[in-house]
Amino acid sequence: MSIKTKLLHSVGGTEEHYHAGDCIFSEGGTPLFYYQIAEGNVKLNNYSEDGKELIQNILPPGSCFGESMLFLKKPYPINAFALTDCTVLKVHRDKFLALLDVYPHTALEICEALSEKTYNKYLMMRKISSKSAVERLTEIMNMMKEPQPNKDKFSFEIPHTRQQLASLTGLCVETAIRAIKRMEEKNVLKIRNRKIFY
DNA sequence: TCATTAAAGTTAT
DNA sequence: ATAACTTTAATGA
Repeated sequence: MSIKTKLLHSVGGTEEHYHAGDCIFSEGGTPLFYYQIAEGNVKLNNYSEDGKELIQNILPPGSCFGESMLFLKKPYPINAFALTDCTVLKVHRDKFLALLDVYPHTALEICEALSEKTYNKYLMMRKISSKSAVERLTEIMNMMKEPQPNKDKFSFEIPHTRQQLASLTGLCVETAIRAIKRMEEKNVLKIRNRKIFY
């Protein structure tokens, strides 16, 4: 899952605080740190020429990010923004790599986290590509609900705006809104004062 | 079927 | 107040 906070501090890790909307790192920059979310949500995204946002991932507390790029000598391919106010543990690349050297167990955990992310990425790719708006939205909602303990219908409140859902699926907001409405008519989700329950 | 544009209503800061 | 989000409608690829 995530590396113990104590361990990160013991190798010189620092706590960074970000406000909602703050940039943590940006596309093209040099990867120098391992990041792990203590509190809040972080999004990884790209912007296309015309300014349209593509959200690659929305990360909950406990997840790490930026780690995959530490093993490469390449610039960041994405931006990281604080979605909410958040606290992030940050460890310098060299310290982080040294840590993996000393603690094989931790190295394995990082591998597992990495594996899980690529696995989900592959799934997402396949499910999002070349399908109708309704299908795309159904698929991401399935993936969002999957780790949830309560599997009952309408038990899961989608914790994202329609804008975000659109950016996650590569749709424009209006299309996402209409698709969500159609899904409500087909009784696959419920809307209560603008909140989506799936 | 979906993107785009425009316009207006609603909610959050 | 102002910005961000949501919704509806018209138009065109």
